[in-house]
Amino acid sequence: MAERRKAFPTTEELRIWRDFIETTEALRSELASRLQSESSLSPSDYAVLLTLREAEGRSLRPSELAARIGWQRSRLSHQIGRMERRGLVRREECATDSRGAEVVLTSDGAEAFRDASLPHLRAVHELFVNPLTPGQLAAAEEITTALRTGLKAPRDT
Amino acid sequence: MAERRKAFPTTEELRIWRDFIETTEALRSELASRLQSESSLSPSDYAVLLTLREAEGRSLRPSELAARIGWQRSRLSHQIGRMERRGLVRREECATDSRGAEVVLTSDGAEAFRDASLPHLRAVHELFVNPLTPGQLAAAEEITTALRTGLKAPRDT
DNA sequence: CCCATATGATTGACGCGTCAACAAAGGAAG
DNA sequence: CTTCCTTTGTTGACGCGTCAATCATATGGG
Repeated sequence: MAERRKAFPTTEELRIWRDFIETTEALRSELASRLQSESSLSPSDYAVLLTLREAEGRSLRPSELAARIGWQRSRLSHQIGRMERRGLVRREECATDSRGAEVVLTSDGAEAFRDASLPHLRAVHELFVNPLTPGQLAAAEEITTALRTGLKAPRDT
Repeated sequence: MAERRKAFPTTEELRIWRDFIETTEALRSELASRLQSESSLSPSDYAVLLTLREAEGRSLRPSELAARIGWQRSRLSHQIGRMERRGLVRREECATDSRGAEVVLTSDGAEAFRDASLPHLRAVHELFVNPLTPGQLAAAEEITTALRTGLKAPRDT
């Protein structure tokens, strides 16, 4: 007689799930709020600036930028629009492909990133690294891996 | 000589952090997407319906509802507005306090919740409970607790 | 060369969340 | 009763994200 696969969480598992998701959510939100108040950047702004800063010539094609951050092009386009209005970034035409564009980091953008960087790292340390024991940190890594695997498999059952 | 407290994450810790936050984010987003496609409800809709369903008389004052879910009143107000337009919920005047209102679950709302419930639980099981070993699940709970403690303390150091 | 289609990028509509401002009513103190 | 403060709830503006539609340019097949 084959073992029947369980399909639903128990009450206990459900409680753990809710606590887990609410806590990570609160963590994200606290990080975002600190980043915002310390440097007027959103996490999305930060991700874009970070990626551009590490790119050849401090500029990238939108598609490439989106791919590196793991966003859809549409999301990036909106984001760049907002950042351009604030002068963090500039759009230029692409020489080799007339459809294309080039997103360039401005000096204001680079400066904003520099200012945000240390406070941001400090916050990560204070809110994530510090509260966890080394063992818990390692466990967090394992859990991440396991969950990612579960996400990649759009499996039935 | 007192030990100097570390202030910043190492490269390794930073990598774990990024993986962790990205994965939980992807998890949230996948859950939301399934809920949406299976029942046309957002996680926020679901939370409101769930809370109302368990409430005395299937209705609550907005403040109380917001408190139970852990939201700000403003957020709830917007949410209720959208849900009211879709007929999931109804606003009534409050008898005992003329400032106040009462949010009432409609039968459409109750039905939508019933339809969403099982698929949602199945998704939680498939994406969270199933990929983790029992030990990892327990570890997740510990980590949640530790992180929550870190969040509650707006401490220096 | 010409058409079909693929690719790069943007746009608009809409849901979601935060913040700050506000209106309206309750309640306590004089 | 009047004044002041609190509580309840809503609103508007704006950033953020997704989805579907759109447009222009590349590109490969005839």
